[in-house]
Amino acid sequence: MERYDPQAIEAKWQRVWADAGAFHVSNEERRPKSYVLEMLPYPSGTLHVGHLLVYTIGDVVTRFRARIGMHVLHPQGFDSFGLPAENAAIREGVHPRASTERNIEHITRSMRRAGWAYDWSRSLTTHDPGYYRWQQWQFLRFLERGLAYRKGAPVKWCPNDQTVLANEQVLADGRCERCGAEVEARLMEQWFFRITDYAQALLDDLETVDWPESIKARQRNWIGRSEGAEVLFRIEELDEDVPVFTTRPDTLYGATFFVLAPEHELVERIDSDDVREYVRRAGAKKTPERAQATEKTGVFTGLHAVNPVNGERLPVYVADYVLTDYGTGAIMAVPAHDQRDFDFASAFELPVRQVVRPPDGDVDETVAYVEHAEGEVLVNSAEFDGLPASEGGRRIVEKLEAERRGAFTINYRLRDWGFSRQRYWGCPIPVVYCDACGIVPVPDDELPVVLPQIEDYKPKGAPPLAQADDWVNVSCPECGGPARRETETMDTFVDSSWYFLRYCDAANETAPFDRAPVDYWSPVDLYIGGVDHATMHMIYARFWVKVLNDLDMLGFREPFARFFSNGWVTMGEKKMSKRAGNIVGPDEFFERYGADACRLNILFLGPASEDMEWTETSIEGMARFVRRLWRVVSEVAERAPERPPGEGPLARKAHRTIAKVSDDIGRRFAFNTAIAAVMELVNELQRAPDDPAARFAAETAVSLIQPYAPHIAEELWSKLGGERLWEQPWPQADPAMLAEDTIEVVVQVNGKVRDRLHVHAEIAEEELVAQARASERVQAHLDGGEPRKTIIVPGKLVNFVV
RNA sequence: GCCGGAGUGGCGGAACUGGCAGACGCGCCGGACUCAAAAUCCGGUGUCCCUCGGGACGUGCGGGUUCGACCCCCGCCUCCGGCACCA
Repeated sequence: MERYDPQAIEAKWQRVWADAGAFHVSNEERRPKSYVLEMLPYPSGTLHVGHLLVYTIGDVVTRFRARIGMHVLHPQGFDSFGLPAENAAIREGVHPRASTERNIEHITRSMRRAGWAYDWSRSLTTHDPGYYRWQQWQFLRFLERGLAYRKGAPVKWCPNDQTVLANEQVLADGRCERCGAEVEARLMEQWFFRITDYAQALLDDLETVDWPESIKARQRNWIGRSEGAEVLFRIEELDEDVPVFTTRPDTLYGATFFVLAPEHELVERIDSDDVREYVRRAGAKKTPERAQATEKTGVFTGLHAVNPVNGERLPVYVADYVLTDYGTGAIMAVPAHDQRDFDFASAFELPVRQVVRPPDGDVDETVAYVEHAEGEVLVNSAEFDGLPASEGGRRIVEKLEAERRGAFTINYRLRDWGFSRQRYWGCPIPVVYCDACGIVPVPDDELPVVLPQIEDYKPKGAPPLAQADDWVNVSCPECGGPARRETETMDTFVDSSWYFLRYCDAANETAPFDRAPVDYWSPVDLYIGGVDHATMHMIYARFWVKVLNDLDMLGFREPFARFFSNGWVTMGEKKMSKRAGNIVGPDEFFERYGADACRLNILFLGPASEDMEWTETSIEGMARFVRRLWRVVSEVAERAPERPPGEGPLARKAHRTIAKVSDDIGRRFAFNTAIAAVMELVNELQRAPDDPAARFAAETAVSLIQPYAPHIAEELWSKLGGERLWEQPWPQADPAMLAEDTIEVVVQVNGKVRDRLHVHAEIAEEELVAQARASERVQAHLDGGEPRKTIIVPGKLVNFVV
């Protein structure tokens, strides 16, 4: 028998597939399609074990779906612009283009080495002008519609990466998603996409996609819808109506003071040294510091706000527990029913008035904070007394609405997407600034605005592109006068918001894509990637598609019909992620064990949606299985004569395995148990090499393992006399062969297993019960008595109740 | 605080729709082959008791429903993750 040589076999079949164009798909066919896509990698280093997981999942599904007759689009590309690639380049002292392109080359080699079935003819890199040209084109369409705009706003600044970040790129602990540095707040003029216009659609359409509940929940959290009312309070001394947002209009009669955020626009009109001093100190505090403050701080302004429901004059404070970027930056404070307001009232000795009481509770005359309770009713609220809180709140807002002092409203936590970056390595924003005309879009026929090659690209706070004088200075497309190009670049999440559309029509030179191929292939039927993009990429891409749909460029509202979120892969102590440096990659494992063993191992470690640890012993165990498969099947190929499989136990096992593996891959995405099922089949084959069904069992095992281990499968398939396994129809289980002719039936007494009977599958119930009762072990537990009741589950068990 | 998810052998995990708990693999123990080792193959491996027939217990904890519960219901505990001075 030939020795199993994974290196030679894998190279051989990769060549065969490439020569045959095995994974190339055309846009012309109109078979039932499937678009299988994994999140594209940042080429900031080499592949790690996490990539091995994501891309192998996609590959197994791709190869499986192709063999059940679907037309499968499975492309791959590189998210090559942006901080990860740029920071890696800076670390190595190489120009980002050079390092990025070198990494792409390396990763591409690794991907081919892994045997992943991609249609490379559709590949793209986001730093290619042929790609970002069309991104600039789309940006201009957004700009025309007012969906891209520039404004001064408080933004998140990463002092280490020297750039603005989107809210989504700031982690819960106030640190930079990329580098972990503590993020600062800055007031800057920036480019934004008006994603908040789509907040409700982004929420509603989550109902239409098949995603894990946890991912949907994260997006709902992030969008943060709350229903309530906006109410106008008049600040007498400034003669201004100030809106506040509240989710508890039922507590309006309980407002005893009023608070402005230190950054509120009216605060600078307050002529008070105390206020100015407080605002200065509050501004110096970092956001997490403000959030974790245990004591409430603030300062009285001397102003008064009039409560529109009862005309009461409430003292106005400035306090930093009120945030400028949520709601309106001003609140009515109801200390009896809001813990934070209560804390502030306690510190400043302000009155507390209960206006809602629990159904069975009293009004607390000692006035303290009152817990929210089910069924509570209004008190101390004039004509609304006695109403249930929810109805009372509604009636109060209706009254305010009639007086034009308030309205029902919905508030979202989601902020507009700040997408400009003060960095070099990104897509240039195609506008110029003209003294006479202001912001002027670059005309479509002058696209792409190519990112110039500059030597000093390191981040320094100001955009590096500003130094490229030749590039920056242009004439205004409108008036011809002197103008300057925009020197900020786009966030890399813009690049990844539409790449999956470009794959459908990757060679298009006259548009981002044509509608027909995009509508044929899309939406993505199965999208695979990590949870870490749940509130960044996955929200932006949904927004982008909705806008393009509104622009009539495509015919669907959601980019990813189904999402599979893969787990984290760790190796030893280290987390395999873009943040961990110097890790051992799959390349080395491919060399030692072959790609097939690696692909099998990563999916056998556990459910692909769960975190897992890659260990040396696990891959060695899998290498053992692969060698055994080779040996057992090779022996069958050499010795076992071709003959009909018959109906013996091995043939039946093979059919059951077909059913199991098809269901595990096709429906359950239970990749680990499908492998276990093939292992069982191989074990049985090994024990019965002379069974008439040996050849059939060997063929079946090879055919079923092909999506996971395509190289050894092709090689063994050809040893068994077949060819082009990747094109062979997926095996079909014969329903008649799924049932055993003799089955094991469990006999229980009072639900406890007392015996097992081997009986013919078609045994009559009476006969089965008789046999069960006759069992000595059962007799012993029946104590000679008659069963009170007998439960029969056909084909499974008999239970006597005594 | 709100939201989402998970708790099963020494380990990773399986049990899909309420019907044999622990598939498959790792590790470990014993054996075969070998001068020896590796590789490979065979057998064993939840815990406790045992007269070796078997018996009792066992899926985070406490209850419940059911002939029967890892699975459904109620109440807890622990862990992981998201959001959060969000009005």
